[in-house]
Amino acid sequence: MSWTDERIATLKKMWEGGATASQIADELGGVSRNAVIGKAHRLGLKSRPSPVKANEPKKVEKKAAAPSPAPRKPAPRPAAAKAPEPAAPPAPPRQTGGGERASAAPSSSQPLPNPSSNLPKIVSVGPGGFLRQGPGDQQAPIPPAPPRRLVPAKPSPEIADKTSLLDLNDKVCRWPMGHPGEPDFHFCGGPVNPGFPYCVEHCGRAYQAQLPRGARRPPPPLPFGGPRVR
DNA sequence: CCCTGATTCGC
DNA sequence: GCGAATCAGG
Repeated sequence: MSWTDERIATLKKMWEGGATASQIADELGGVSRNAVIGKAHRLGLKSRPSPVKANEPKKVEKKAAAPSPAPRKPAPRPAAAKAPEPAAPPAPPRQTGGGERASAAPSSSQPLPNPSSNLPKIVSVGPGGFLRQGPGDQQAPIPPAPPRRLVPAKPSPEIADKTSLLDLNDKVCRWPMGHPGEPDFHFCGGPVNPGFPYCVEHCGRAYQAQLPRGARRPPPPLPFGGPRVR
């Protein structure tokens, strides 16, 4: 398989949309996950929440420079000496202690830390850059977090009258209709709910009310991965 | 072990 | 330019 214009466009869209390399490779077909990553890098796209990056540039060096320079092997792989970044602001310590039982005491009577403070109580920053808040601070008026990954997919020339992958822009609903790879796969294409990537109807699907832990609704219909949703 | 992305390097 | 092999972290 070669990297045609369309395949590259799909790769870009999906990569930027947050799809994993595996998913992209799967959709493109005929290429491996590594191929996708390699291509993505060659295209200049990169970064994105990668699991292997939590390492802070620290003086960590292993002196094993000894005797066996095996031919096909650990060539010195100094993982990309990045420009010395200023130490990232450490997230404030979380209160929840691991597997701690919530203690049967119903009247926890634990006063919330200074309600008078109007600080947003940001606890940490999620992978997408959105802010997480403490469990008691759910007054957030608008739901920022996307449901899962936005995974646009393969363009199909046969559906010119439908909204194809390449037709996506900020004004049309990006909700996928059908499954990638199917001949009639397309996107909703309706007018977006301003400020959201989906139309009003699909916003209703994408953004579920955040219920308290324990009383959560298990299977929200998702654009990809789940059972067919049309 | 599974997953992830990053990097290297022979082709 | 391509991608398997490998690395490294979750």
